[in-house]
Amino acid sequence: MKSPIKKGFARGFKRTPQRLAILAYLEGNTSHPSAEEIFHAVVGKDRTLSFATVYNTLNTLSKAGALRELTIDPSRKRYDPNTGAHNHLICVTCKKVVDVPEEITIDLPKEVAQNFSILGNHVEFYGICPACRKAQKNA
Amino acid sequence: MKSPIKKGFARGFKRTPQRLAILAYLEGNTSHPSAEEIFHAVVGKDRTLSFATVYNTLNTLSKAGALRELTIDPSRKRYDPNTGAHNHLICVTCKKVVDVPEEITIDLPKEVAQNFSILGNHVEFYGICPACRKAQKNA
DNA sequence: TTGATTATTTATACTGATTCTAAGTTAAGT
DNA sequence: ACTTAACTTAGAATCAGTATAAATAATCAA
Repeated sequence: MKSPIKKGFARGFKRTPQRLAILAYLEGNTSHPSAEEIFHAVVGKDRTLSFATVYNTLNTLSKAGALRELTIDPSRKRYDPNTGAHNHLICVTCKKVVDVPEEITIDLPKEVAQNFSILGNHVEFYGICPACRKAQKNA
Repeated sequence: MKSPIKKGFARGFKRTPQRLAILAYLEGNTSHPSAEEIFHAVVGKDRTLSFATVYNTLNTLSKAGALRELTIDPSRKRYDPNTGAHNHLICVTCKKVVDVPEEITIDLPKEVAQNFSILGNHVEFYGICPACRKAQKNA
């Protein structure tokens, strides 16, 4: 169940054309888009869409757990429709973000966990993508 | 060598009172402060300090590799004088960030690394700190 | 199907973090 | 001491995201 966002709308949650268009764009999307990218992609389909609606929808869906807000980019939030446990690989050169599908379990020794109760983790891998590596060589 | 920022100023890098005050505040600091927190702490010592100088200094030091910019908080950057490999534990309730001193090595299988050359990783652990757990119980 | 209810959308104003600019100041190299 | 490039400063500008309030539309119940 990678993208449960189409799953069915809860009571009190309206199926508006704007939301459906945003959800359709996000469904199966692995590009980790920002609100701006989502707006630009979706406004092409639904000319009346406003920026505020994109933010509203993204916040609503994130709170509902249908979307994951990624804090990977220092200047903007990015959104991931894949709410299952997985990790990310980031190209330090072009900032592209790709999925690392599997969950990584790490046991923290008690003294390291400092009495926190651990709920989960997220691993960011940093590297250079094939395209940037090639560009580097040719430079 | 946990905080190499006092290490010695490179040629062309001026030892100004503002920078020294910011560095003194950061030296050994494990609170992962934001620019605002740094400004408030340091302006108490050096009344003439401006906000722009804090940003300038933090950016200069980050580029020089003397400071690590943390992308942990969706609404602001935080700064860590500890530039060695280590990880973080974040309280999902109060947003406090504490260090997980050790480096965690994770080998990504080739097919998962998607031809990226991996340079490193950063693990964020999510949990609830003792103080918030206690507050939760009493609620 | 119709109307009432209430969520949603929209434009626009606003906030907060950060960057830019331009002018004045100062640390450091001779 | 002099010179100069680096730095600091206040303030304007920018940018992502949030708040507001009026207009609209999806849903519910009859």
